[in-house]
Amino acid sequence: MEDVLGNSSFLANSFPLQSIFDSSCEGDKFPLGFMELLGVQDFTSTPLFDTTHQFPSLETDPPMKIESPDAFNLPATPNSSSISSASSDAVNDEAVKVDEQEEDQQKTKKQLKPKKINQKRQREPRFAFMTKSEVDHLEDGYRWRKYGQKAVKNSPFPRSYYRCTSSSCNVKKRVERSFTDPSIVVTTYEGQHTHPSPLMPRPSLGGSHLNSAIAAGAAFGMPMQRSQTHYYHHRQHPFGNTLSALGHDGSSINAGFLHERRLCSSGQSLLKDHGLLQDIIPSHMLKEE
DNA sequence: CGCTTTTGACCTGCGC
DNA sequence: GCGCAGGTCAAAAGCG
Repeated sequence: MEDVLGNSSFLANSFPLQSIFDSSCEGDKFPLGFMELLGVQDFTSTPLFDTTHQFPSLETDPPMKIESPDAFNLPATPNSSSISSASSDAVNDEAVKVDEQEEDQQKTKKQLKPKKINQKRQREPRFAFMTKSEVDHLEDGYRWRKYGQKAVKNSPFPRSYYRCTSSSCNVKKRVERSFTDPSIVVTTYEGQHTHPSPLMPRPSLGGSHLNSAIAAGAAFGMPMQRSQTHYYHHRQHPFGNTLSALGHDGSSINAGFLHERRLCSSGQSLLKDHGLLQDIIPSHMLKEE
């Protein structure tokens, strides 16, 4: 399991971009499940993003990143520029949430039952991506504890739920295997780490672009992959301040993440991403939510 | 002994 | 309102 970096095989550049996002996102339920989305036909013809354009600095193996989530509510236009929609329900009063969550967590832990604190369960920003790997649980520099596993409808593979073991960090991730291609692991991160990676990448892991990718990944809890990984934004971009800079939600990208960003400042991809997101996300979309 | 994983039960939201 | 599916909890088991 610790051999992820070495053992995983990765998607070839030809691997199709697919629109994938969390079907469980509130307010935007999709008729298709996560894995079903993976099976979207004809995905090769209409990549959502020109990844080479997106990650010009990652010459050999640019992570493919896809804005996803709610944007796909848009009337079936797989090739329309998909936009992440940072939905506000995910971030509404997130600033407050940081404090409240701790309380809530304590409450819910003790009482377990009263779960109806807010009408809608608050969702953290999500970020999904696919990786071709033999192992389900990819090493991403953080420590995770599995807290659940569920069978997924229409998929022979179960979905596993992990939580960051850091007590103050409420980042979660879901891991499931594509039933269309069992060699592909789909990982969805939810939330942002509030602490540096305990297993931060070593400076000499590989090429500079690799370090960048890893650093970027680690900042958001993404696996350290050597090669092709497909990223999908959920609701928000992982690099929070982009939207807030655009005045989308007014705030809440948590400072912890920004801090991490700095920790990972070697990641040029971050900067690229940042800029790209701004290009990608039309302001009207941001306002809509 | 402490931490992680497993697993069944329970909760919640959504579509019909 | 009901049923389904996703998500979470927590006790028990497993492991180092």
